[in-house]
Amino acid sequence: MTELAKAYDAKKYEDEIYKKWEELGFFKPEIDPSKKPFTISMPPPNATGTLHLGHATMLAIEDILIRYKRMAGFCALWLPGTDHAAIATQNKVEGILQKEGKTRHDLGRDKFLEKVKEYVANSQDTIRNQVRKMGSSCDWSREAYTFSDQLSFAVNTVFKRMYQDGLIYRGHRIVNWCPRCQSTLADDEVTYKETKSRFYYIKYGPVIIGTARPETKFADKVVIVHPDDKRYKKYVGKEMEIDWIDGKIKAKFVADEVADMEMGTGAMTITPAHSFVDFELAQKYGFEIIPIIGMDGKMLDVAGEFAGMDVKTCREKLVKKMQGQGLIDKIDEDYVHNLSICYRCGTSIEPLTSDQWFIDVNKKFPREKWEKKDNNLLKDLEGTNFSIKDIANHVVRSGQIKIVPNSFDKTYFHWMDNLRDWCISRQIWWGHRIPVYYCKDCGHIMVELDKITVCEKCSSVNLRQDEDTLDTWFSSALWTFSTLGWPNETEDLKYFHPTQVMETGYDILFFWVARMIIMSTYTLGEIPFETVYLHGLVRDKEGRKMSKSLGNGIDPLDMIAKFGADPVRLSLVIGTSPGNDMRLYEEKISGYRNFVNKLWNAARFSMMMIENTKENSSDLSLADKWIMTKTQTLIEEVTDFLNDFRLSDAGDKIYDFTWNVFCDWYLEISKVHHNPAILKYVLDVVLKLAHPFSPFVTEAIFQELQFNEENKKMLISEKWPNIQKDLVFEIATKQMETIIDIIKSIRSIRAESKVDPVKKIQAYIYGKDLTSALLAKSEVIKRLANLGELIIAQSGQKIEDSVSKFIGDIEIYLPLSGLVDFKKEFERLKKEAKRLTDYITALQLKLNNNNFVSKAPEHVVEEQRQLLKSAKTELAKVEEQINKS
RNA sequence: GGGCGCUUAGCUCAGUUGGUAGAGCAUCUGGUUUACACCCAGGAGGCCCAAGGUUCGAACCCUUGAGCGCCCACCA
Repeated sequence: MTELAKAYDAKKYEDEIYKKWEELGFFKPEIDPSKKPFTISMPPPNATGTLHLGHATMLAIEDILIRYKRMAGFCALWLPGTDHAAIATQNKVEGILQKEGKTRHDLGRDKFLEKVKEYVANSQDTIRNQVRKMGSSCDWSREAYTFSDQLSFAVNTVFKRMYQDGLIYRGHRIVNWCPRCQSTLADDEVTYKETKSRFYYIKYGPVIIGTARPETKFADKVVIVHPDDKRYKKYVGKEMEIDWIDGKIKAKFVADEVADMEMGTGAMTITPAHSFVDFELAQKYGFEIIPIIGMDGKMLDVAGEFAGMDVKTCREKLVKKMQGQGLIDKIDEDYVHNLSICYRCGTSIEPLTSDQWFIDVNKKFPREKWEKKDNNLLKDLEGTNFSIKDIANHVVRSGQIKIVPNSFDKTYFHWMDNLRDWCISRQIWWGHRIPVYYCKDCGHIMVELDKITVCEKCSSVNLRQDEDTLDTWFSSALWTFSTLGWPNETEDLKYFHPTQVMETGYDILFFWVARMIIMSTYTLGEIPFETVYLHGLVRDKEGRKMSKSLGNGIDPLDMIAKFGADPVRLSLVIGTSPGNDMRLYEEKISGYRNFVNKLWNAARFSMMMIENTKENSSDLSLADKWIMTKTQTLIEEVTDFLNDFRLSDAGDKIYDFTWNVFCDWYLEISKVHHNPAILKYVLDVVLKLAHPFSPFVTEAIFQELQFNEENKKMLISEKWPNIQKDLVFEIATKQMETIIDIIKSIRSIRAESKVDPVKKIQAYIYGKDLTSALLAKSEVIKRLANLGELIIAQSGQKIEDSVSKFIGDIEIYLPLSGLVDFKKEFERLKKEAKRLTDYITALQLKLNNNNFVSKAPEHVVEEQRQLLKSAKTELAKVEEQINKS
């Protein structure tokens, strides 16, 4: 006799089971040409982070997909890894140094990098174990790291190729500069914060200009006004001498439509070195571009007496000076605008010009360039020349890549359409060093895959490698193929790429997903993945973002320790839908803990019955046929939902079936009469279907279910259930469902009539066509409805002094004389009659409507007719009963 | 300013080709029944944001509006 604990204890099983799966190699697919591959590249967590709910969600969803496909016969690869997360990691280590009163410059580049490496190695271990805790069935033997030698080589290879194609260029341009990180940022790495500040109206010769940043204005020499602005028409095209901060300067007036007549005074001076719009204007008209603020965030020499001050101090002092000069017209105190800030550290961004590396997103290449191998990347695409942007757009537009939910298509297109050249150089140390070498002697520039020491042109050894590193997204953009061995033509790459699903949060659609599409189509001529599944953000019960400062964060690892990994997974998947934020709270997790326990007990109970029964009956009872049929429906629904990426619906179905069908009915019925073969079959199916969602408890049960067999199989590698048409019994199912209705009715009457729950009462059922089925199940009905005596007949007399209920033409009487207040019963009947009358009226109205009968589909009309017929029968019975009272 | 999403039971959410509104939690009543109190049985609870329109029929489709949230652009 198997002795299992009354409650499932996750701690007792999880680690052990995970270890077994891993050691036995279930996570590691062998390439098999006869099988279809199913690949997911795991979005690499930052190498320095710890697991948060976003990761937990990602892991839960991906593991469900992978486990399902693995069981369904695919060669399933889930490739894990970590990201070196350039700026984020460097910031973290700098923070640690800061506590010791040091900066990275105190250590120097090499020593600092050693320190970061050490730190990363430690954190990677943490992350790996946390990923395991979630039950992730990923292939650790293929684990990757964005900064490994192999991936770095891939990075250099792509860089070189893009450089040779003229896609990567170095340019002196205006960029987003974070003075704290001491680095550039890509456009989408800048976020905005609504801020209230002062707005200064300053006298500039004959006009008044408005600005929130007077400290940038030292060298402004051009006034822009709108061509239609009557106020300033007289000045346009003129040059005049005006009094400015450090004496007289010459200012030019130019008309351009960018000037907004409504904004401020309608006149503006421009600062090309520190504003994107102004920079473009300066290029358009060929104005001088004079830097005012340095990369350290301090004022340059052009600021005269203010040189060397930080921006804030300068502003205060400058405004005082200008007030003294009478240059300040007025100051608006409540100016609200969006301040651009660094998404990593929150420091306000300083746009400034500098030499940087860019990817040209608009350079066009001829068709032949894109048509590689046997790809149909360009399918249905007209035209002769395409940029990386065009192709990235096309693969989504043409449906080669599908985004779930598709409402994000528009967002994607909009972003792609407006994409400007991508600044890829960063001035931090932690990251892939740009593989460009300059010869100090002859000035020759070389882009090399491996480190070089000699100039290829003049043989000088006086070389200097570019100091900058690459944007972290450059390397992660290669993730789907660099992790499979590219640029080597590996078997993995050939077999597993393109991958099938990219699953990640919608918040990195641009940062990452879009860039992967760009890089994969450019480099391989292949899409990186077929489907993008975007999950939402996890919020607290009030819908707030979880954050340390609010203290409302839930640590997935705490929850796993408390409830187990299965409940955490279930609560992150069920009740959520792709692209939509979800709310998580402990009660929800504990609810799924209860479910896991329910499943455990259902198995425990089933096993007792299976074990204690020697003979196997080949006869199928009504209940057996019913549960078999319901099981087939379940298989079909769950499979369809999973194929459709509707994980929540799939999980919900499993939950509902397990609890409300299998446990509440079939197991209860089994207490009267049980069929071990059927019990085993249904339990088996449930375990398999539930396994992707709650892998641990299902595997634990599956092991126990094999009792003392040698060479136990593991659920993880079992075959996904198929529907068996010969196990569908429609008539029996209908009959069983009516019997369930009858039992429910009796229970309901008992409760409403306040009959002592332990009292075994008597019942009459006139079953009409269902009579023989009822007779077969009479013991079941007696038990589940708690009846002492049950009289079943085809039809018969009304029973005096009884409470009655009618289901279609079936009549139920409970002789409760002395136990029930018949006045109340009379009221109940009246109410019932009213409900039925209203219902019948509504149905008749509908059926008398010629439009309905002629226009609605036949099956709908027929359905309504049946409903009417059965309601009428019931009403007649109810009314008869009322008349008798 | 441009775009997207949400608004359904007290709470969190389903409701996919338009056909008498659903689940979980919470709540109420009752319960030591051959698994499970992390349980069982039963009940109550909804002008499906508002107003129009299409339709025989609308939570669902269309228009407008309100409230909430998000993304993008930009404010010199």
